[in-house]
Amino acid sequence: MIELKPIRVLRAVSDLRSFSLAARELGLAPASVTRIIAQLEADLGVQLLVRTTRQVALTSAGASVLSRYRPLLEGFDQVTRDVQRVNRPDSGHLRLTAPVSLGVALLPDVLSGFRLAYPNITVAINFSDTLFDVIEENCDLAIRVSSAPRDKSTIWRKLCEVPRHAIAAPAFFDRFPRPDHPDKLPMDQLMSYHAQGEAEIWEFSKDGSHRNIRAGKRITSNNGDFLYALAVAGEGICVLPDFITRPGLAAKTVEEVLPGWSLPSLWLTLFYPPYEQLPPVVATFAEFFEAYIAAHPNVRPSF
Amino acid sequence: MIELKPIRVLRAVSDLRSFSLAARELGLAPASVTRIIAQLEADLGVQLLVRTTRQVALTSAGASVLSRYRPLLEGFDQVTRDVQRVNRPDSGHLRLTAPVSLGVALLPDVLSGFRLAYPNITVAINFSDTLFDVIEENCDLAIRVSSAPRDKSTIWRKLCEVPRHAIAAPAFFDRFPRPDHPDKLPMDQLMSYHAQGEAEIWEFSKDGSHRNIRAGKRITSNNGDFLYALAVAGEGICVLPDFITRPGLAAKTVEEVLPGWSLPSLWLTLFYPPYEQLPPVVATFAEFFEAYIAAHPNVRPSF
DNA sequence: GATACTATTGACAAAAATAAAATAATTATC
DNA sequence: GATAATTATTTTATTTTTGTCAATAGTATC
Repeated sequence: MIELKPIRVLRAVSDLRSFSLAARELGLAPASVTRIIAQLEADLGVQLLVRTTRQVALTSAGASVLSRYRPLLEGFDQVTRDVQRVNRPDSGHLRLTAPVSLGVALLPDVLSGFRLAYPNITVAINFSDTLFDVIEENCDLAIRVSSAPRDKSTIWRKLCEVPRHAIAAPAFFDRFPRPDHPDKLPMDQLMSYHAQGEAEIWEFSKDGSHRNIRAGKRITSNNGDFLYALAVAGEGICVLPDFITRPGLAAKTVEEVLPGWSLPSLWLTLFYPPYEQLPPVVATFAEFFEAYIAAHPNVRPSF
Repeated sequence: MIELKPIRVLRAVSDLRSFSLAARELGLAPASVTRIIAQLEADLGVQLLVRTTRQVALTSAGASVLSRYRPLLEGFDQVTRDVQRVNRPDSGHLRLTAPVSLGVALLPDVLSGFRLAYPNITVAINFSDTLFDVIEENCDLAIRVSSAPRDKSTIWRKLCEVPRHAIAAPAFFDRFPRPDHPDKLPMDQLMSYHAQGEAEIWEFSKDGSHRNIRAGKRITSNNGDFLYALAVAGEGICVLPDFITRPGLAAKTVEEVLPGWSLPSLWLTLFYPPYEQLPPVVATFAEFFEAYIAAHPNVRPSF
């Protein structure tokens, strides 16, 4: 296999028409140049240079070889320079993953600000609710709303908590009695979110007492907005994060079921692949996003 | 300076998503793959791969780096394969040098046959009468008509001898007496060829007696055809190789001066740069040309 | 013909790559 | 939930490659 160094040497010798000058240019001993060229000629099976002790010139084959390698060599060095320069916090590329509902609700606002602040960072966003492996997903940073990190091969960073509410449409209670205790929930009407196929267990708390309700399996989905739409239509009760239910609760489109009973908050978390050290671009976004969340304590989307 | 091997390793690891599989593919020890990748990351100052013991994936930077290096790497290997395959006697490129007069007279015929026999060999011809350094001239093979090789850094191969004749136009002798001995030549009317600025010395011989005549300096040229045209116009006497004078002598356009006196023949010679071993393409042409000369013993051009 | 310059060669030293074994971390299996 | 298996990493010693210094040989200039 031919390496780059012999080609660099060949180029220098050809350009300077001298082994010794090439050696000086490359910081090598003249003897090394002789050896490297001889080795290259042996590897390629072609004599590349004709030389006496006073003159050096390319053979026809040598000219052909060099003319074909040269642009590739220059391209290589150009890429290397670009890479070494490009590893900066304000330029590069970023592959994000976010859950569908939160992402669609929150990221337009976040990213319009981010792209304004960092116009040279390009972003690719992958919306997925079923992500559970940051490495497999081929992303640089994953935004997730989940109960608790269990991935061991990832580093995570909690940004804030996201309250959850059990909600239903007012019309729902025309058909079902309004419960005052978790045990009185209409079990068949509980619509569960499922991240990985498993239905949820809702852990209601009030004044130190806890009740665990296994959400019914008649309808489950991995899309919160879909469940919300069902709830608005009076199809049942579901538990959804604050950023989905907030507008509806304010507008009385839906109302809280079991007021006074609370559900454990979810965590808005950043997940990283197992970096040796956080890449600058990733750090830039993480800080920007954290600042955004801090400035919007209710994770209130702008829609 | 980045070499190719680390890029090859990066490519293999990325494609196979595994250090150990990449090691097997490349015939390396897994430990070497780890080292090489780590070294590359250090050199570029960028983390290229995120990995646990079970999974490997490119970082954003790694994907960018590899996508830019990959086509260059493939181009490199393509060139290497081409070079190793292309060193054959029936394909390639050939840079020739020939004297103007002989070249223009002889090479059209030679090369039309050669290109027919070897359609995949491309030829570049440099006509020059002042060539005296095969290396400096950047050619693979030099055809020369000269008295005797004195270049030490070149290898040469005598193909045949080229007789020379002292000629003049018949009309010339209306103005000057027809000499019967070199000493009676009209010294001011001798037109000399000069290769490197030096006028010729004509060594006439007859029956063991020799006369050296220094050709006059009133008109000299490095172009035989020009001198021949002058002679035809009756401007003087000149000594020219057989392949220039032959048609005129046959057609009585010019006639031989001092018949019976002979001049030392020139040599038709091939000069090579100091090859370690004769490149196949060069050998092909040399043999073809030698065969052509052997088949045309008088070096008779076809015009 | 003597001198200066340059590519090459041989012997040696330095550096790098490599392999084997051990370690650490993670996943799969029982 | 504990154990086994897989995989990347680290450590150490060994081998290979590579580079350098000094000496040699060839070329050109004066």
